[in-house]
Amino acid sequence: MVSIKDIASKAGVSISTVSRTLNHYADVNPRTRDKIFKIAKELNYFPNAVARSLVQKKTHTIGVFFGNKTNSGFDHPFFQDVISAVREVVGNAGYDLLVFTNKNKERATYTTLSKERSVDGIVLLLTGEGKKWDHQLTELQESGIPCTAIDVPLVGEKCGFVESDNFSGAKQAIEHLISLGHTTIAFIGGDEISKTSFDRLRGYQQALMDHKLGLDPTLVRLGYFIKEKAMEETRNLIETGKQITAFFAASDEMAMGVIEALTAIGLRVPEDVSVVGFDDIREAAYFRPALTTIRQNKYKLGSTAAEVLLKIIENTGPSSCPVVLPCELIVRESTAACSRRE
Amino acid sequence: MVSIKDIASKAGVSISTVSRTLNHYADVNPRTRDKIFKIAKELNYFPNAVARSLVQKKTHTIGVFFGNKTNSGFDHPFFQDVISAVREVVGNAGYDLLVFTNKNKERATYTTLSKERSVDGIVLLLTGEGKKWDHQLTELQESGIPCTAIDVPLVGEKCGFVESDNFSGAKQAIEHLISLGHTTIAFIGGDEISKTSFDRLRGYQQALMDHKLGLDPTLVRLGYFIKEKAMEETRNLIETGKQITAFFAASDEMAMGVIEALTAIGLRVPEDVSVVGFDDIREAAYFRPALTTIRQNKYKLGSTAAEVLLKIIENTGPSSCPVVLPCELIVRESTAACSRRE
DNA sequence: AACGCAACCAAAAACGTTTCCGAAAATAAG
DNA sequence: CTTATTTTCGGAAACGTTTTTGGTTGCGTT
Repeated sequence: MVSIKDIASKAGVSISTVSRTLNHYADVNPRTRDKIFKIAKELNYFPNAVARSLVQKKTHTIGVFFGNKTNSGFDHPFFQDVISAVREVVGNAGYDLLVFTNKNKERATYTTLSKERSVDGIVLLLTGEGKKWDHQLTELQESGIPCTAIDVPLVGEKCGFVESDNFSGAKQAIEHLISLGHTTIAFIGGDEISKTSFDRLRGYQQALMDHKLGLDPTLVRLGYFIKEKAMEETRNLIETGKQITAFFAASDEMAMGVIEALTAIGLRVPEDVSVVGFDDIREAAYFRPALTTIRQNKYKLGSTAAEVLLKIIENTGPSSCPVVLPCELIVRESTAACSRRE
Repeated sequence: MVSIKDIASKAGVSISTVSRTLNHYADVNPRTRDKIFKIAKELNYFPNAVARSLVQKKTHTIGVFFGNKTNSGFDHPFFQDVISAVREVVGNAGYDLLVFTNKNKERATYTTLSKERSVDGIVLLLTGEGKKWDHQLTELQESGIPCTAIDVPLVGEKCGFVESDNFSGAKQAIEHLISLGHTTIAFIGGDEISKTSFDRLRGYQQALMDHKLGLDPTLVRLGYFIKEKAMEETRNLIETGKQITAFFAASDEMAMGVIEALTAIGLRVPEDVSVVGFDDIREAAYFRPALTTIRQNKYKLGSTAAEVLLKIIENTGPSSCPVVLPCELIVRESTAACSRRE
C-alpha cells in the first residue's frame, strides 16, 4: 500500500509537506504542489481513511441500528424506504453508512458500539420490540453521541427524533369511517409502551368523542404490529357478538391480517365490514381489496431524520425537534359505506 | 475517551500488559489480570476499533455497493431481501456492513473506495445499468480485494459470484406456457449486456426449440428492467397484429407493466393473454391478477454470496464458484390455458 | 553457588495520517 | 547592507492500539 511517505521520499520533501499539499493548504509552493500531485497520481495514491480517522477523531460515518429480530431490518416493509432516504442525504453530505449487525456481542449497547467504531452519529430504526430497551436509550441520550430516531422520543442536547402525526392520522382514519356511517369501530393497536401506539389510540378515541360516539374499551385490542396477533384479536372481537362494522388497525400488516381473518370467517370487505390500515406500505396498494390506509411519508421521515442528525453533528442551526410530519388518508377499496341498518 | 494508557497507569503496569490481558494472552499473572479487568470495567473502557484497525489492517467490515441510480439500493424490491441475508450471515461472523454512498466523489471506483476504507471484503449489488462499468469491474478483479457479487460474473482469485439458474428458470416459464397451449409467446427481455438477461433469453429460445416452436425474432423486445419501457414494447408488440397469447417478462416489474398495458388496450389477463414474470418480488403475490412468476431465492442468494465472501476473506475452504441456485415456478393467476382456437 | 528455565512484564516500534511549531529561505522594507 | 516580513517547508508529537523482542524475577536443579 502506497503511503504519504512514499510520495515524500520520491518527491524529496517531508511527509508534512505532502499532507499539507494533498489537503490543499495554502502554504505550499506551486511548483512542489504540482510535483507532489503528479507523483501521487503516478503512484496511484489514495489516503488511508482509518489513519486519518484516528487523528481527526472523525470517521465520516453514520451508524445505523435496526432491531435485531427478523423482519426488522432491511426487509422491514416500512423501513426500507426510510433507510433509503437516510442513505441519500448523508451520502450527499459525504458520509457513508455503517450498519451494525450487533450479533454475538454480549454486553454491547448502542453507545459502546458507537464509541468503539467512532461513528460521527447514529440513527435508530427500531421496531416495536426494540423500543423497550430504555436503559440503553437513556445511556445513549446521556452519551453525547449525536443521534436521531424515527418514532422513538429521544431527548437530549445531541438527540433528535422525527415521527408522523400519529394522532391526527388516526383521527383522520376514524373520521373517514364515521363519514361512511360507521359507528361501531374496533381498534387493533400496537403495543402498550411505544409513543406511536399511544398517539394512534388517542387519535382513535378523540375522533370518537368528537362525534359523540361512546368509547367502548372492549373494542380496543393489542396486535403488537404482528399480523397473526391481529388475526387472533379480530376473531376474538367478532366472537363477542358486537355488531362491529369497521376495523382500524395500527399498521397495514395488521390490517391485512384483519381482512384475512374476516374473510376466513365469511365476512366480506368492504361490503360487510370496512377496514383501514396505517403506514401505506408498498403491498397495501396491491393487496386485495386494496387497502384504505393512512400514509406516512416514509422518505421524508428518513430524510429529515438524516438532516436533523447532520445539523447536530455539524453544529449548524437549531435542531427544532421533534419534527412531526403530516399523514395522508389514502382511500382505496377496503372501506365502504356502512351497510348495517340502524 | 478512556484508553489503554489510563488503565495501565492506574494499574501500575505497562500498556503492553494491558493489551495482552484484554486480548486474553496466556502470559499474564492471574492477579494482575484480574486487577486490569476490574479497572477496565470501572473506567468503562472499550477498545478503539479505529486504532486497532490501523495496526491490524483489518476492519471487520464488509463494504456494500449499490448502483447509484434511484430505486437501486435499499428500496429495490429485489435487493432488500438479499441485503438482509448478507447482513445476517456477516453479522454472525462478526462483521459489520459499510454501505458506500459514493456520492460527490469524482474519480472514485469500487477499488479505491474499498482501499481507502480498508474494508475486508465487498459485495456488489448492481442493477442492470450498473453492470456496464466493466473497467471498474476489471480493476476490482485485479485488485486482490475479496469480493462477491450477485448476478455479475466476477472472476479472479479473490472473487466469487452467485446467481440464479436463469436459463432453466426461463425455460420453466416457457414450458409452463406451452403446457397451457400457448404457441406464440413474446419475450420482454432485460438489456443487451448482462449475463442475466442473456441467460433468460437463451432459456426462452431453448424451450421453444425443444418443443419445435419456431423462433420469431420480432417477438423478443428489450425492456431494460423498466416498467414503462415494458409497457411501450407490449403496445408495439400488439400493434404488429400477431396473435400473441402469452408474454414472458424478464422481471416482475416489467410483467406488471405488460399487464397494465394489456389491460389498457382492453385485453384481459389471463383470459385473453397469459403473462409470467421473473423474480417473485413481494408485490407479485398481491398484484392483481397475482403474478405467475419464476421465484429466485433471494435470501439464499444473499446468504451464499456472504458465505462465499467470508470463505475468501478467511481463506477457509475452496470457493467453488460460481454458485448457481435453482429457480422455482410459482403458478398464480396471470396464466391460464390458451383460449385461441387454432 | 551456578545454571537453566519458566513465567511475567516493559520498552519500543509500527500502522498512516494530521497538525502545531519553529526554522530556513526568499523577498521586501529601511 | 541590514532588518523585517513573508513564504515555504521540515521536525516531531500525537491518535490508540498491537506485537515483537528482550529483560527481570523467581524457582527448581545440579
